[in-house]
Order: sequence, then C-alpha cells, then structure tokens
Amino acid sequence: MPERPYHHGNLRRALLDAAERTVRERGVGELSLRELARDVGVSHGAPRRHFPDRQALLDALAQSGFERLRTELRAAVDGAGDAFEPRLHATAAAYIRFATADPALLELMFTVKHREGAGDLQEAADRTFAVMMEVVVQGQAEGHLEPGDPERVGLVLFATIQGIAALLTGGMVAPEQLDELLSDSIAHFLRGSRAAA
Amino acid sequence: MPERPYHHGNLRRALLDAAERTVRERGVGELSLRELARDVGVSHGAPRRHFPDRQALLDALAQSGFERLRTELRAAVDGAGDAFEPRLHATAAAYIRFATADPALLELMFTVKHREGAGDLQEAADRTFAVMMEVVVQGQAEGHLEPGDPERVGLVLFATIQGIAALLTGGMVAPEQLDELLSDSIAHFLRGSRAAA
DNA sequence: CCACAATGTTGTCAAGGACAACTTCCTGCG
DNA sequence: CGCAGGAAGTTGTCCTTGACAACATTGTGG
Repeated sequence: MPERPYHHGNLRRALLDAAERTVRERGVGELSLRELARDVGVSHGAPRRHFPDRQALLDALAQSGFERLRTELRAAVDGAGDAFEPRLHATAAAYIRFATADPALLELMFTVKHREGAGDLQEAADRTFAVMMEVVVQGQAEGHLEPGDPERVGLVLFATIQGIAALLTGGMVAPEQLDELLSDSIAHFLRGSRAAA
Repeated sequence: MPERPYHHGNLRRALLDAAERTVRERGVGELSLRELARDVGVSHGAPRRHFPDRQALLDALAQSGFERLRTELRAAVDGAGDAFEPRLHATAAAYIRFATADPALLELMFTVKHREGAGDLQEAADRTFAVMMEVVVQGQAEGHLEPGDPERVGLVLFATIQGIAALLTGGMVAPEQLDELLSDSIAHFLRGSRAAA
C-alpha cells in the first residue's frame, strides 16, 4: 500500500478531472498546470508527459467535454419516448443543462474547436451535434418541421437553444425563468416551422 | 515637440485601444499588461496608475465595448427608416457584425458582466439592450409581435440573434451563410410571433 | 534478467502580475 | 510669481507560471 507510488496510475485522467473542476469553479484563465500538478500530488514537470503544453490540456478538456455532452444528449433523446415534441424539449433542456452547469467549459469547447489542426475536436463536435440532427430529421419526417436541408432547419433551432444558454450564463435570465423561456422559445419555433411547412 | 514627454497625455485611452486590438487578434488570454505598456511606449509600472490590476483593465474593456456596441446599434436603428421589419433586420445585423468582428470582446463583456460588484457594467449593458428593446416595443405596437411583457418577447428574439452570432464565431456557419441564416431566422421568428398575436 | 520505453522529478530560465519606493511633471493657491 | 502637494511614470523586486532539459524510477517484452 504505497503512500505515493512513483507512477500515478492514471495521471492523465486525474489531471483532466481536476482541470475540469477548476475551469468550472474559477474559469479557464485561472487554470494553472503547476497548481493542477499540486492538486493531484505530483511534481510540476509531470503533466508535461501527457500534455506538451497548456493548450494541449485545453484541447483535451474540450474533447472530453464534447464526449460528455454527447452522452448526455443521447440519454435525453433516448429517455424521452418516441414522440417528437417531448424529444425536442428534452434535448434542448439537456443541452442547456450542460451549458449552464459548465459555461466556461462549453465556451472553451467552441473557442478551441475552430482552431486549425483541431481535426479530432471537429469530429467530436460533429458526433455531438449529430444527436441533435437526428431529432430535427424526425421532426421533418413527421411534418412538424419544414422540409428541406436538415442543416438549414437545424441551424435555426440550434441558434435558439445556444442563445438561451448564452442568456442564462450571461445572467440576463434567471434560472427560474428558464422553463418559461425554453417553452416559449420552442413553441415559437414550432409555430414558425409549421406555418412554413 | 518632445520626443517622449514624461506624461503620455491619455495613457488610459491608449492602453484600452491597444488592449482591444490584442484581444481581437490574439484573445483575452494573451493580453499582457507589460506588453501593452511596451506597445504604448511606457514603462511596465505605468498601467497600474490607471488599472489597479489586470481584471480592472478587462472590466474597462468590457465597459467600452458595451458603449461601442450601443452606438452601433443606435446607428443601425436610426439608419433603417421607420418600418419595423427593416429596423429589426438592421439591428440584428449590427449586433452580429459586432459579435463576429470582435468575438473575444463580446465574450469578455458577457463573462465579466455578471461578476458581483459590476454595477457600472450592468448599467452599460442595460443601456445597450435598451436599444434593441425599442425595436421590440415598436413591433408590438404595430402588431408584428405578440403583445405582453416586452422583456419576454425580447428574450426569445435576443436568444436567436445571440445564437446566430455564436454559430458564426464557433465556425459552425460560414460567413457566406450568414445572410441566409439571418433572414431565415427572422422570418421564422416573425411567423412564430404573428401566429400568436 | 536486463535493456529500453514510459512516466515522474528536479532545476532552471524568461515572462508576467503585483507591489513599493522614488522621480518628474503639473496645478492651484498664497 | 513660486512652491506645496498630488497625479502620472519609472525602476526595482518578489512570486508564480509555462516551457524545457537532464536525470531518476519503474515496468515490460525479449
């Protein structure tokens, strides 16, 4: 039962977890590799084996963020029955839940995604948004949404959802108002879609 | 004609301008007080007279960002004639123009706004959004938007606009697609509103 | 069982933020 | 005037951090 084995076992994961926590609580700007190393009980040079530099850590953080978001969206879709509207609502709510629980992480995910050489990240992001697109396609198939390129319809929807999240994390809307705003927005969106369909 | 007068004249403004430039080109994370001082031709201790610490500089940047955004929105509204729809379109476009020309600044503005002790910032933000609310109120008065609390209607609208901006700066939408997406979204929004009005 | 790769550690450098002591300039007031 | 006091800048220092290199430890496949 070594008090501190030379090899940590899974330092990479431990660093990412600690980093995610710091980002959530104090923002990306406060993230320090050395402090992370201290938190995890390892020397200041150790993280370098897993993340060549700070940016690499941030990239990995974004990557794991997309993966987590994807599984949460997946769970929301799958847990909301087969009907379109409940699914749409559940998916939007799940996205917003993630966005408000971890605003700095989401921001990081977007910031980092469209840097060049972020192929892996782009893929992870695509896989994530594919979950939302499924719902859009279903909506079109069932005639709740206007037909045509799902991308185009999806963007309008996604803009709305992302915007709601931004209002929340920007403090322009109190969490208590969320349900109302989300329902308003979805109803609004569907009215706009049906009129065109 | 002093080559370098001891007193700069308007160091505060100069620092803010240089900072805004750096933020635009390299992001908030890259902003260094010392580098700023060098850029402006002043010693590393000088900025402290105007900004006690880095955060104070960021706060001031956000503040001046809100002021600039407000004048741009104002100009858009005033320059778009009296009819509601063109006004709405012009306002949204102006917001999005700002958001995409200076994504990091906008992000900073929102991040910093809902920190405690940001009363001044909150006010500046309110003044900015008041411009958009004017347009909403007009839309309601003329029957283009559903009646009721303008805040509530405005939020749905603003969420959409902010969301479009997020999609652009997140690289999910190419600038060429902007016009189409914006028109789609506004049309969509108005259809949803009229159906309820 | 041992060479080699993977993982950690220690030491160092340069850069930046915060702070204090000191200097230069300007302004108002006698 | 002229000079006291404050505003604006400068210099020097401390501490933290990111990046890097040289070295130490461990675990593993031949």
